[in-house]
Amino acid sequence: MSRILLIDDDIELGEMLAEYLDGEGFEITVVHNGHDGISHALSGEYAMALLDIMMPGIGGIEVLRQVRAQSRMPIIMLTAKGDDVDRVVGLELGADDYIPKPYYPRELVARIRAVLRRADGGRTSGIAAATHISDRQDALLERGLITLEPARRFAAFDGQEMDLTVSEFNLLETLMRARDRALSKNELSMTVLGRPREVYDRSIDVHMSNLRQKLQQASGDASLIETVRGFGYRLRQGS
Amino acid sequence: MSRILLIDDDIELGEMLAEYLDGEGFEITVVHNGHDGISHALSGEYAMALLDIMMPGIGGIEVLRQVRAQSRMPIIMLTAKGDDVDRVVGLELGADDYIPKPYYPRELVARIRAVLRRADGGRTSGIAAATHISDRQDALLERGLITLEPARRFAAFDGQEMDLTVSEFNLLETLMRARDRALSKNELSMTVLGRPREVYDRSIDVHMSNLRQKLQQASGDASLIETVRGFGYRLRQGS
DNA sequence: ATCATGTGTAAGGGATGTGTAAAGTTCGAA
DNA sequence: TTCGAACTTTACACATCCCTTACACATGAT
Repeated sequence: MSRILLIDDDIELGEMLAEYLDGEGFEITVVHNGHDGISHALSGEYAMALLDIMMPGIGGIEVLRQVRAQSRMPIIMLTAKGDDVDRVVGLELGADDYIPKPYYPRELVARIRAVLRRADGGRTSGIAAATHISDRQDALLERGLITLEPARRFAAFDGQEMDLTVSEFNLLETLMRARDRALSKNELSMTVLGRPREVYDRSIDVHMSNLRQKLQQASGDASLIETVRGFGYRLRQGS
Repeated sequence: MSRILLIDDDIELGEMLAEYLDGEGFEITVVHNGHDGISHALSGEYAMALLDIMMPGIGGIEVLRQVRAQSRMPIIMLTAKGDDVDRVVGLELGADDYIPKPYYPRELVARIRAVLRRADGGRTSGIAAATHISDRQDALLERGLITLEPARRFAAFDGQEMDLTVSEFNLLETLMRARDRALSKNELSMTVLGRPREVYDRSIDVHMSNLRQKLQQASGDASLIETVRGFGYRLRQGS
């Protein structure tokens, strides 16, 4: 599978992301500063790089410049909120895409796939690939009577549309993709909220509670989502 | 690899573009005025041409006319933001595509590939050509009562022409090409404005607001474009 | 039974997202 | 140079969400 280089000084976030991407079938290497980033990127061992713009020392833009001087490898820039970035510089230097933080890992994966597909020989027209956040396989998710169309951000139970918030939607999508595998709260926080779970963080619990209520309202069934005490949650195997 | 002729008076931009396209595997020659553009284009040495509309001296439209008098080579027009598009009816003279500046380089690459593929004689392999979303060959786009003719930059609702700005047109075109898929603001910013969305960037919202007003004025229906909170927008499934 | 820890969830207020008018800016045209 | 259209930015009202807190209840260990 594709080897990916992640250049980001946020160690905790980097690990989380690496873990998640690993689960998606990518092989991730993380480095935490621009200098290592450049040398790794130019080693030729990676199919592409994810590059944080804001880093102490050699910043992302400078890394991009130096890598581009010798390589056309695909690079996706990660930009944190509040970054004051000269976007044009990034574009001119040939970044392949930009993703604003906090990003939802699903979207990140979709973009990675799009970039890799494009780099693969350009058989597919680029802008279309980039425009398509979701792959064909993502067009429709079904578990039991629950239907999700991530591309449309549409959710329904037995044909009846459910009005979900972003977090609830992401939560349900993540649970459905995991099928009947249990997900830890930490994993859910990373995937759903785009951040690691903190110490007395009850956010996932609260979102889960709200999602359960909406699900029950639509389905009448209160037990679609099971609690795994001391760990997390799991979607009951549909039908 | 394909030899491409770039006709653009902006020297700096031309160099940057040439470099980028070179990295994408194209061989680029740049000329900076219409006169040279015509003679190079007619030399028969290029697979296609990128032609800036706004140039001092012999303008892009005139170049297009003169080249078309003797050649059917593929030509993509580059137009600066704010160009009065009504005067660009010269597209009917046979330009193969139209790309607004500032454009995202990879979008340009995608369109170049699309045009070349088409010019190839349709003996293209596999997936691509016909079905692809970003192929600008569609003379006509229809969703419900909305009609778009990208080549002419013409938009109408139920036969009644709508007067849209470049951004509004691009926005509507992008939404229509996505069918009922939801598009994130970031995606829209890249496709419509040619740049990543910045932190407190409300441009897309404002253009969307304006577009909605014009759409409602023409249709009476305020709900053609749906907001997907925390994500972006989507066109309501047409009839 | 008691305690420590985990979970469900209501509620409040701060944070964030959205719509849109209006002011500011840019840039080509006259 | 001035003018004007289109675009961007700012501002503010309003809607909605989400995080935190708080507390009741559940669970498991001792």
